[in-house]
Amino acid sequence: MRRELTPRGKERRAQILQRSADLFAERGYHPTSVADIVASLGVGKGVFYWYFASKEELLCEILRAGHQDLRRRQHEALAAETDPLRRIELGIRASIVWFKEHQHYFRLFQFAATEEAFSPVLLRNEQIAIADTVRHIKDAIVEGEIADTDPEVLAYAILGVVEQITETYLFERDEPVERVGDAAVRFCLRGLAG
Amino acid sequence: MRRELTPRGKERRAQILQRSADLFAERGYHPTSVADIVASLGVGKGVFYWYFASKEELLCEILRAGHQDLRRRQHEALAAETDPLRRIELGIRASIVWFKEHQHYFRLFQFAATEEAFSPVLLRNEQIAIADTVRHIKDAIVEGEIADTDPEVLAYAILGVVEQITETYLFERDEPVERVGDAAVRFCLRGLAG
DNA sequence: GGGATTCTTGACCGGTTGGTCAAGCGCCCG
DNA sequence: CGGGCGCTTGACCAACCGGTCAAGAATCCC
Repeated sequence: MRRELTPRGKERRAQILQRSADLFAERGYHPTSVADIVASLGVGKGVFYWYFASKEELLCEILRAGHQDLRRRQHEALAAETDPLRRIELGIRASIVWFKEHQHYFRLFQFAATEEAFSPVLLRNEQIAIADTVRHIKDAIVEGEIADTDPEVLAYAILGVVEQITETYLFERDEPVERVGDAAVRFCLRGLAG
Repeated sequence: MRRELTPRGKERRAQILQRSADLFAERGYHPTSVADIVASLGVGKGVFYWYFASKEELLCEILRAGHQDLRRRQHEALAAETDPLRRIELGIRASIVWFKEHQHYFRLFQFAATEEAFSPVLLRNEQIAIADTVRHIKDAIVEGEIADTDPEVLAYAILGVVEQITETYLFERDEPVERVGDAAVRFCLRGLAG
């Protein structure tokens, strides 16, 4: 494995990252072998191990990169809004839109949570997401928009609703993102209100 | 594999089922080999394939049996209650208590959702759970306890909250079941109320 | 051109996997 | 006592796994 990469090398690396994420999401991490990955790219096995130290490290990186991109999108979406409750709503909607465009990450996150080797990465991702939400909830409490309850519990509850609603209505039933967003937001804002 | 089993056979079968669930939950499905399972029981490999057609079928059966048991507990818990909203609350609390006692099933359900071979079984489990909840929500709407919203969306939202809160507060932080139940119920009942 | 560097190849390795099966054990019934 | 059946054994198998590496191609810089 190499550290410093030329522009061409970076592209290859991104290529592997992308294709692996697709294959992992489609068939699962374990059932997808390194041989499958390189075969689907039409390259030799050595290419994989030139850019990644191991299959395990690859998935960790996919998880980190995915979450980072999701978070970037959330920030973009609510940058212009100042009202805390509206910021929460925009964050929820942005997440659902992102998941629609990156469906494979959803399954991957789910799987990673079940294996010890990956749960640390995932836990860190989750804690960042929760901290973001908690900040908005605290702001909303200060402004008197919602009752003074433990913000962290509320943040986790919101996460749960968004994940479940996304899974069912966006992925299984392929409903339009906006309607899925409406459903999640409605339940969550009611749950927050006192 | 045998169909009709003697009492002694049934016991063996249950033994394998139990031990496998433990091992799967601890190390993951794929990393746990059939050899590991039989070794931990101190028996030969043939025993496994006498009672189960394959490793895959074994997990399917674990998933079905687990959900069946959870559902039985839910029914027991709310049998005496007639008020729809209270029935929902008791169902939520019973689920959390069950998951505390059967923590390994939680991880197993999570993993199974990520692999195509098992998602059908899991989807069926989920649909049964949703149907149960929907029934109570409809009753509550009829009695005017909650606003007339799509009951299915509400049911999925509740499922999401319960799963996420259970995962975080019951498993990761080991808080007392009652407090975990309180948190989940409070958010859900607010989310339902209009 | 030519040498160094970056990247690619694919045969190969030790180890593991899910699954098979001929053989044998021991309990039960006639 | 003996034969049959439910159950158990564990060596064995082909397939596959993640990972290595010596050899070579492509690219770049002098």
